[in-house]
Amino acid sequence: MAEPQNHLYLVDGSSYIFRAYHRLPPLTNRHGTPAGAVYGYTAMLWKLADGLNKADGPTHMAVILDASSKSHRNAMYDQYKANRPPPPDDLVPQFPLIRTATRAFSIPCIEEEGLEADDIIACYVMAAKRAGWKATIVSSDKDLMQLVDDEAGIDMLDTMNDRRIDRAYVEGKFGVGPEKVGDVLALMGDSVDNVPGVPGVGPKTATQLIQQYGDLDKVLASVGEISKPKLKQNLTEHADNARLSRELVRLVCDAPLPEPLEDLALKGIPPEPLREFLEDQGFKSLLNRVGGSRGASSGGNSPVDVMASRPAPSTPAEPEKITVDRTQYETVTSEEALDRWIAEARARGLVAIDTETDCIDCIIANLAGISLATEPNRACYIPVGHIGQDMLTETPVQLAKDLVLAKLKPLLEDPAVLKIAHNLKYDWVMLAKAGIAVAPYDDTLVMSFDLDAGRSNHGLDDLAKQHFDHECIAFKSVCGTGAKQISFDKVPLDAATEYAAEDADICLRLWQRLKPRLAAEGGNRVYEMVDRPLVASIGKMERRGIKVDRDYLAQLSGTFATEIAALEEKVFEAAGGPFTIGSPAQLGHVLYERLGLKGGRKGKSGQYSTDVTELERLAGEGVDAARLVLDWRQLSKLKSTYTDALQAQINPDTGRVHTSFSLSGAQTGRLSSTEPNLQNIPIRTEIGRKIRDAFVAEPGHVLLSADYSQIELRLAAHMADVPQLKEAFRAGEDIHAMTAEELFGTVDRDTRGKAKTVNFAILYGISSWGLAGRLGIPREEGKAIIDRYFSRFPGIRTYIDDTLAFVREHGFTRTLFGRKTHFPNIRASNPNFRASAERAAINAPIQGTSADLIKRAMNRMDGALAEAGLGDVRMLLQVHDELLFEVPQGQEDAAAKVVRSVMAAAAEPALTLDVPLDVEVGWGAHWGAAH
DNA sequence: TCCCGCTCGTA
DNA sequence: GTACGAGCGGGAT
Repeated sequence: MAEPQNHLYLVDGSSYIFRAYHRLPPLTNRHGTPAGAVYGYTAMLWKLADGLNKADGPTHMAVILDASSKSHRNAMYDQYKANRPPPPDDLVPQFPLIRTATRAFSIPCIEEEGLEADDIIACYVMAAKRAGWKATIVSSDKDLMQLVDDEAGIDMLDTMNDRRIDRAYVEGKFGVGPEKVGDVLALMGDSVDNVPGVPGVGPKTATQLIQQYGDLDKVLASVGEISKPKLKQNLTEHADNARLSRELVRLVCDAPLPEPLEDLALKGIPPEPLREFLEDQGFKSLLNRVGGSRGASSGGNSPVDVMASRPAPSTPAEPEKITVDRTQYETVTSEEALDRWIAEARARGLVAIDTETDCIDCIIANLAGISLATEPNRACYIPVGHIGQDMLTETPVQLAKDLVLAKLKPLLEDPAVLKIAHNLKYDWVMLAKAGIAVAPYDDTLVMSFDLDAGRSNHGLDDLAKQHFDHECIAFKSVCGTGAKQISFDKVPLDAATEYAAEDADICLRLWQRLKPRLAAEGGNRVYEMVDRPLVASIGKMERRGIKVDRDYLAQLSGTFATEIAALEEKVFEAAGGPFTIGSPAQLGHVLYERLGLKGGRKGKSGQYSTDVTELERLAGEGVDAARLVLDWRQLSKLKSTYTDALQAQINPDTGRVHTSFSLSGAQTGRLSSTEPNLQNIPIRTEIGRKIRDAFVAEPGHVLLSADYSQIELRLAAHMADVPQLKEAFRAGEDIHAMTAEELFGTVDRDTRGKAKTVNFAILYGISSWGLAGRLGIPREEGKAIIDRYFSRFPGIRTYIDDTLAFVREHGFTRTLFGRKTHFPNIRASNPNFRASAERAAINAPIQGTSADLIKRAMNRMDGALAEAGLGDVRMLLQVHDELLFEVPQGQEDAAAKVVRSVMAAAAEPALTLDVPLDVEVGWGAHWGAAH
């Protein structure tokens, strides 16, 4: 998976506004303040930021301003810029507005005392070069042309005439390449900046001299060869001035960056601050582009169309009015019709698809048909696997499945045709089974998740309702429900066409609406760099499945059953009679009423709590029944949820268990796993760990497990910028021991355990009450520990404060890769809801960044393994911070090396972390032995 | 037959 | 205190 190259745009704000002032009419804003230059500047920024995600558009952006009139150049030459006239009166009030405008776009505005804008720009260009990024300087300043470098992808953009300035342009202007521009400028001098240069030497002569002799020093050294007497004299007399000029025009490029490169990531333009600014200034024409009610799909791809529909943070957009005409849908049952649809998709360059099957589980499902949509209301359904509803109904006439798939394959794999689906992973797996590798693709479910996690459901029907106020035909209404439910292959073709074609139709319209929002709302980075490629990565994993030893599980089930029965007897004996142990209501009654035990805690529903903490307490007080119930619960849980359920999940064809990973299952960006959930296989207790031993490798293979060590704490150290924690991770120290030392001044079993709890509490959005409860200490002590933590690691407090301030203002958080999670409850009036949202918001950037990282590793894994000649190593499962592989015996070491390096480098090159990512690798015949 | 709350397995 | 999914009991339907 090739990483899209970062592209930094550096806007030379000061020089822009001078030029805009002179070239644009003298407008005033709503307050009567001159604002012509600001208006031009605003329009320009808009245009630039709109280029996000377009070819050669910015991924990172900053506006650079001159902070001070003095720089190191004044120390070299006191006359530097000395005869520059003061800015015109009606330009002066516009300077601060430039900063306001930049902030309105949520673009970083960088200025540094003692450094001129040109120098700051040079520093960033060099840093971008070192990082392998491209950079574009938005300016036409000739001094900056020294930085142009075609090979490194460094160019300039003059937005006044939309001209790219590259090496060829520089050569055209100066007659020499960028590396010699400084020498030419030194000879020429500059009257505006008061760079002296050499009298009598203008651009022509300067160029000629540098072309002839190579550089300024050589010109001055060869002055004897110069034939023109006046020129010779001037060069001789003003040699020192020339050398001074050379230094004056030399750009400083090694100063520390005021803001790290990564912080300049362009994440789209949050609409609200911009709207406020435009309203305040009374920039009506720009405001109309934001404030109109045009939907995103009404032609415009600019962020403004989208911003229009997003009136406030965390407020879902107004639905767009659409008309769905299902009568236009076509049932395709002839080759001619199929060919026509394929040609149409080709002509459009994109097609929405949806596969219909006889079963919700795509691993075992059979294809019933495929729907296509090329335009709103222009959709078809191609049945290929329909059968009669019962023995009395005949199988409908339809094209042969193989023929349809053979004809669709070139289209679905055509690099020039974008395939769009909702929950493409399902269709991807279905089609992969037919030997079709769908590409390129977009997934509207993933798009919706990347835009609206935390504030929307992402089902197609939900989204149709939300975005279009349209009710899709319910699956229930075509297939029925419950015992009378039929599979889709039994649905009559007319009803099937309406249902299936509508899904493709709605999916296409949804894509039209969501696609521009990704760019406008900063979703494209995470979508393109993390989640979109993951669809295929996960699809492959799901198809592989993992081998499970059925006989072993059956044996375990038997053992558990015997032990459960024995425990049941003992419980009844202790309780003085039989009851349903699995019923918390009955258990509570038995313990606190029949046995008359004290201290029963009741929950919201007025029912006694019988959870593990309560039963542990009773057991500690010597209540046999409580201890016995705990043992009974453990075994029942293991048997019903794991040993029994897992056997039933083994696919008869493959002998393996194929989980389904949900890409939109967790609001933080984590995956979730269902049917079965393979992300909660026991490991903590010895007896539970036996379940893990049931997950085995094929003969001749081993299972290899690689997991990130302490990844969330490492990310917290990086994100909150905690020097001690970062240093400890770099040094490979025991992080909890180090925390214990900081918090309690001593390290032993007890303090280290407490410190560990505190460290986790931090990640979960700490509260004194919660920490006290967990540590079993009074609330005040919990608070004291937290206060101490914050005073030892002030970065943590700042991180929490900043995160909360951001989420309160914007309604969402972001991970380091830009993933948004929305928190509508952050402003809830109910304090419990609000506090809960706050804790989740503190956790989301950390948990989410961790999820982004492992997803990036997964996307790169197969390629890296193949490149290392390890094409038979198969990635099977992801468990949040762990990846599990099936490895041919003999390739363990080589595989471990590749896996470790891909995981450790998952942040790069988009991001450089201040902490190393440690990966622990182990392998064995079964999962339990791989840790 | 469906849905909710409880409990408990994981990171 | 974060993030999930599954099985069970039990009441509503």
